[in-house]
Amino acid sequence: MQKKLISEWISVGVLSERTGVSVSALHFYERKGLIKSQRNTSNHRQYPKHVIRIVSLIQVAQRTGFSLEDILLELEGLPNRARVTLEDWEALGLRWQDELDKKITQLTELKDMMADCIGCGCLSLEKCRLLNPSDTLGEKGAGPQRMTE
Amino acid sequence: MQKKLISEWISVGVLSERTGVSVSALHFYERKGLIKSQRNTSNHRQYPKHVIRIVSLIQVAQRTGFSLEDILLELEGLPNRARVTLEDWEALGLRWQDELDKKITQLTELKDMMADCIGCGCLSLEKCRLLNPSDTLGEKGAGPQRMTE
DNA sequence: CTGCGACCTCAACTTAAGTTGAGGTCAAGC
DNA sequence: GCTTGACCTCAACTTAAGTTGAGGTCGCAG
Repeated sequence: MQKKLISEWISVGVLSERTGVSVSALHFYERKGLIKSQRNTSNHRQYPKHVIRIVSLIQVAQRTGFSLEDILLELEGLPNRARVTLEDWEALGLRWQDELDKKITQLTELKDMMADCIGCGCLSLEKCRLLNPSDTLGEKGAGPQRMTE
Repeated sequence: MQKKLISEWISVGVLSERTGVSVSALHFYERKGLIKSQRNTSNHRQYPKHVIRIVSLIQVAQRTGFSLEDILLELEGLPNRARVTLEDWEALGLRWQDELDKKITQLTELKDMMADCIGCGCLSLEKCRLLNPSDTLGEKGAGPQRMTE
């Protein structure tokens, strides 16, 4: 293995500048295990340049709605995190597109339901689909279940 | 404790049961000013029945992505919160549909960008649309932005 | 030598939307 | 008269994704 040249490494300030992510957030990502660094003799973090791409992946994933925890799992699934290949990127992209599709579908359904409901005042009725989303929308917590008035 | 005389009023437990919202959340909503109650002689909360509808409105609004703060503003805008009319409901519904439309558009754009990017590996490039969403997507604060030193 | 700027650590704070728990009251049922 | 269940208050805790601030180190320029 060839030893990497100095120019392969960048400081946290440069990483921040290149990615648009604040230094404190980068520290935070590192604490969470999303990125890794080495230290130089002054105890300053040194990142291999490919970390720019990882941070960029994180940004995109966050925008599609993934939590950092999700993203960590994705990253851990990469065969070689040091070299994110075109295939890796494609696979992630497709997974994320799926996720986006789901979200879009959910919102569209919600909107359609709202259209059904507008004007009928059914908000007060037991059978309103908006108020009894049961299986169509798997929103996390305790949704309304019953509406008798 | 519940007198027939005032069948218009319901306890917090009943409100919770009817809406599927936990008692603690209902207390919370009340602290936030989203709903209001009277107290009986035992200092128990009593809600007029129409509060069921308000709580339902809150649920739907939350599912379309509004924060409680937003919702409070909407509710304060109602001419008479004690009687949410068909017109009120229509107006809210249309506003919420707009909001949903915006969200759907944003997600769709993001997905299209991702389609453009998949396979080109441009994630590593400075000019990638995904990484520089600037004006196309107005995500709240999380997107990459230039931090000029 | 002094100052500056980039970096370091660690702890505490932030926001949203609640939840959890301790300790207390009240009315009803047995 | 005691227990039970529904309710009360208030404070502290939770999660996510960081931010902010205090206090400290390092190395280079003047």
